[in-house]
Parts: sequence; C-alpha cells; structure tokens
Amino acid sequence: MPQTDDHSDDRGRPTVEDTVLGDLIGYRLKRAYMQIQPEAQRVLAEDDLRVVSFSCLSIIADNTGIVQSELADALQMERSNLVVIIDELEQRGLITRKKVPTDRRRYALTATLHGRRLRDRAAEKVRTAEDQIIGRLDDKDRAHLMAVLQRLEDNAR
Amino acid sequence: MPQTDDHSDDRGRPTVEDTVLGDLIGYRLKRAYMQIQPEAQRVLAEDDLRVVSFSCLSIIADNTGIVQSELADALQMERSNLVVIIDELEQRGLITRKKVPTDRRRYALTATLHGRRLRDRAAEKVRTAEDQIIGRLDDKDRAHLMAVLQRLEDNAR
DNA sequence: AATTAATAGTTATTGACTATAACTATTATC
DNA sequence: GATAATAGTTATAGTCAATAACTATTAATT
Repeated sequence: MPQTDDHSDDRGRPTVEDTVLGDLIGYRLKRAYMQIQPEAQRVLAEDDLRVVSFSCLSIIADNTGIVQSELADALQMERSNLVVIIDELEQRGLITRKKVPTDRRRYALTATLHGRRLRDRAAEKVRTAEDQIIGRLDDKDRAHLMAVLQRLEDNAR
Repeated sequence: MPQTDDHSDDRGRPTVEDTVLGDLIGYRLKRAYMQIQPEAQRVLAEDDLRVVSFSCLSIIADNTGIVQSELADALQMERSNLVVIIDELEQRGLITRKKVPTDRRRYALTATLHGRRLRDRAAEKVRTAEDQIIGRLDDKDRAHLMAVLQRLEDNAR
C-alpha cells in the first residue's frame, strides 16, 4: 500500500488524521464558520459594513425602538463595544437614536428607510454568498442543520 | 393580546425578532459555537491548555512526525503563530521537536506519552462538557449535525 | 422625602488573537 | 552555480472582546 507518513496523498493534498478533534462539536462548528465568515465579511465590506455592524443594523431593523442594552443582550456582546458601532450607523444615516420620554437614560434605536433597504440588500448578498459556499447542500439538509443549531443554542441556556 | 414593543415577554425574557439574521448559516454557526467555546476553554484551562494548544497537541498525537507547516495547514492558521504554541508544548514535555534528517529545514513533531495521555484526558473532558451543554440532543441528531457540518466544510473547498 | 441601589450609556484601557512582513537556513529548480 | 522556493522564526501592527470607572437617570428602601 502507498500509505506514507508524510501526511499528504499522491496529489499532494493533506491527509491529516483528526478523528479525536473532529468528533468535537466545537471544532466542527468553528471550522464550518471559518469557511463562511470571510465571504460574508467580503460581501458586506462592499457596503462598508462589518459583520457586527450588519448584525446590529439587522436587529434594529426588525425591532423598532430597541435600546442599546437589549441589542447587546440579543447579540451577546458588551454594551460598551456597541457604542462606536451605533455611532457609525447613526452617522451614516442608517439608524436614528432618540431618547425615550419615559426613561431618559435610554435611547430608542430605529432603522431609517435607507438603513432598512441597505439591510435587505446586504442580507440578500450574504445569503447568496453562503449558498455558493455550501455548494450542493439541499434544502432539507440546510433546514435540518438550522433547526439543530437553533436547538443546540436553546438547550445551552 | 399582551404584545408590547419593549422586546421582552411577561417573564422579562428578551423576545427579540431576528428572522432575517437567524436565517443565515454563519449567524447560527457562530451563536452555537459561542455556547460551546467558553466551556471548552474552561475545562481545558484546568490542564493549562488553551483551545488552540489542545488542538495542536491533538493533531500531533494523531499524526506522528507531522511538521509545523502541515500542522498550520491542517488547523488553518499561520505558521508564525504556531511557533510559541509549539514552544510551550515542547517545554512542558508534551511533544518533542526533532530535525528530519532528509530535510533539515523541517522539524518532526511527536507527542510524548505524557502528551498523549493529557490529550486523551482533555478530549474526554471537552466531550463531556459539550454533552452537558447540548442537553438532550439525541445521538441521531448529533451524528447528522456533524455529518452536515463536515460536508459543508468539504463543499467549501 | 431622602437616601441608597441599580440601570443605561459612555470612555478609556487592556489582553488575546490574527495577519503580515522581514529575516535565516536549507532545499529545489533552472 | 545562480535563482527561486520552502520551513521556521521574530517582531509588529491591527482587530476584537472584556473590564473598570465614570455620569446621568430611575427604582427601591426606610
């Protein structure tokens, strides 16, 4: 048998054994994410958005009047790290920030028409990019994947 | 109906709408990973391992004689960032580094007995921690998840 | 009602991680 | 033999997440 220990097959492609590591969910999740993320980043950059600012814009667009703390909660990030992102989205005219009358500590966030349109376009582009990356992974498998991932997340809390 | 727009239900739990974002694979993958990662980090820290050093150790243990470039390839990271990690694993006596006679640029990496044992113990702990987090996600769903994630990764390249 | 707690947003800072460029030594190519 | 490519290394810079400290405002305590 032509089996060597140079960790590559006859076409030079690596054949590294990783059964132990590869049986861990965290490892598989991270690697799958690493395939998707750079492409998402790339298409979002065309609209001067980062993944995190797109996520914020998207949540705001779907939750008119949400305040920063709630947004931070929803995206599982620190309020403090939100500030500059919100600042930029506001300066670009994608969202508005206005004090809520009943609690003047809080700012109600709302996506502008421009912001909603950009979100819709960007989401479409990311979705398309993902579809190209995952290649032929039929709708049934995709739906099942999403459902199980959602369930995993729900179980965790 | 008691529907309000304060983005929380009657128990105070947040009910933020995220259907657009939530339909993206990258988003779901990242969130699922974010549930797992901190726990993996925690149990590995008990053995003074980080996720990345555990990954290196694990690949080395399963691929005796692998060299640093191949390892970097396998883990999709930069060779330069491997150096300090390999240094530490070697100093702790978990792996050995020795020049390969036929190509003196390269170092063959091998896990020591101690290293292999630590890897096995650590992998077991991570696996247990994962199982606790994902809760009741039966073997069939788990296997299907892993298979689809693997397939996604393979399609991507 | 006055005092104390907690909350929302902000700023500044830190540590961790990733990517990049430049370098030496060695091997492969022309 | 000269040139190019590769393996490992070092140093560095940029990104990102986490933390602490602060102000303003509201809620809770007595």
